[in-house]
Amino acid sequence: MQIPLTTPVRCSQCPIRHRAVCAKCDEDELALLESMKTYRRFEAGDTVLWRGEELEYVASVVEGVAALSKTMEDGRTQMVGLLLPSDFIGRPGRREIEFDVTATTDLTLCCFKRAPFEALVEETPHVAQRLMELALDELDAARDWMLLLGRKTAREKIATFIEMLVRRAHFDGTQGIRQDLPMTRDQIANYLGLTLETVSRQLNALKKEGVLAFPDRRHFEVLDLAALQDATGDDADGGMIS
Amino acid sequence: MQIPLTTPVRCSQCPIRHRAVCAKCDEDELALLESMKTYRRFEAGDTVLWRGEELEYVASVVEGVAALSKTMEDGRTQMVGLLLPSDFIGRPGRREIEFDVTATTDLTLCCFKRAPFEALVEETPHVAQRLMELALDELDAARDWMLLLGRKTAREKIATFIEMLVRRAHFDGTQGIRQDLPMTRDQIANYLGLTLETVSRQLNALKKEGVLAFPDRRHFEVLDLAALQDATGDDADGGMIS
DNA sequence: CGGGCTTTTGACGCCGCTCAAAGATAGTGG
DNA sequence: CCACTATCTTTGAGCGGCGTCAAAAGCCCG
Repeated sequence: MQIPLTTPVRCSQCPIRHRAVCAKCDEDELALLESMKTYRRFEAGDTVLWRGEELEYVASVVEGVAALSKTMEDGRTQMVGLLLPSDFIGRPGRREIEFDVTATTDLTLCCFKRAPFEALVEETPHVAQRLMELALDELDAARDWMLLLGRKTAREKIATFIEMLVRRAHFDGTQGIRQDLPMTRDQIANYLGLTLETVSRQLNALKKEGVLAFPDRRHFEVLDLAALQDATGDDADGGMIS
Repeated sequence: MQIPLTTPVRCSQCPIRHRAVCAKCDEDELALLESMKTYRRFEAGDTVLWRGEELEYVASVVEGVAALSKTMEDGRTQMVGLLLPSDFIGRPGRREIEFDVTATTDLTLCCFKRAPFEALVEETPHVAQRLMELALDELDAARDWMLLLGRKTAREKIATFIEMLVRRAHFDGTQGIRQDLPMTRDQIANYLGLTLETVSRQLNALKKEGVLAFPDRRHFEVLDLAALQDATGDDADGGMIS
């Protein structure tokens, strides 16, 4: 299941150096983290952690995408978080988590043993502060997501999802650029509170309208960004006064 | 309905002393907070803060219930947080919030000016730690809520909501006890991602089945707790091994 | 080329939304 | 104390979006 450890890059050259839990650390603090860390790799589809399992490690996502999801007895599943590079897994003061963590793409984690990391958090306010910022950012994201799940139509959900991918890939405003679609239709459905059939139908509707194109199942292009943003149901200019 | 507090009580006798942002503070820290705080009262229905408004204060809920909600251009509204006594409004490092805060019942807040409070957070790790715990608890609640919004049926949503009220009122296991229903049907609908008609129909269905009773519109009794928990769709015993 | 996946497409039905109107309830002023 | 009004709630009828079920089509990798 788990692929052999790869060798950690040096923190100072880490791609998530300026955004992860270590973002505010000075040289000394970084050296401490450096000595504690190990890398772990997972393949797309692997389960990283099971709900209720005791947390041995906490970790930052270095590369790839991980999903947090909850499942009901009868199998209904809802994703409750999407972790991208620099996002953090685990929380100080809790021995376990109440959702599953799975790799949706190939995934590299920068892991710290939980106990020593928690001790470190107590002593280095820079880490604690950053951890708090990350938690609050996730809370903001969760709230946007709740609006989507509770009130948006299938079409709006899909458009919002695609637009988020575009925005997060930092391709703002660019059109016609081939982009990564890091999940299967089924995973997208579990992300958006839909069925995979509805996801497929809505994506193809946007394709038929000339808004999106799909070079293959794992990539897409935005042909008409304005139409896409229109379809999200969100305020067009993000609340700016026009 | 309770008579809201108008003049601040002493921190040492505060009803939320052991759960709010000040929970971990020692005597000295408490004295500092005591000197900074002012109370504010709102009536049911009042708006406490508008989305985008600059935050002058941060605050703890002392008494009553406040709701965080997001509204789309066409009027669709979704609650994204429910604040009960000891919950915190505002976040360090942000000048504004991106949802409305309204009082769903009469409400008493313990307010701190934002700038001095933020300075305090920097210096007193006890406050920062507690703030973090509160944020992470809210994140957990938001994730449960996302499962509800994305995957549960109307009946399950209603049952989950009522069961949550029962649990939070610390009436575990007791049946037939008159309890407060702190929101209108319309607010419940916005909480659960439903329409008010569906809320009404589902509540009356549970009444017809003898699961609930409604002495008046602002109160309810649980007549059959087992049936209620059955209807939530959640694992009956909370994941315990039986 | 064949087997196992993911995705697409179609037919159909139901849950929850919409629209509409009547029924409670509470608050207000005469 | 009783209209009168505003607000909240209930109830009904009808419809449509999305889920369900089913099957075919496309894609990947041996």
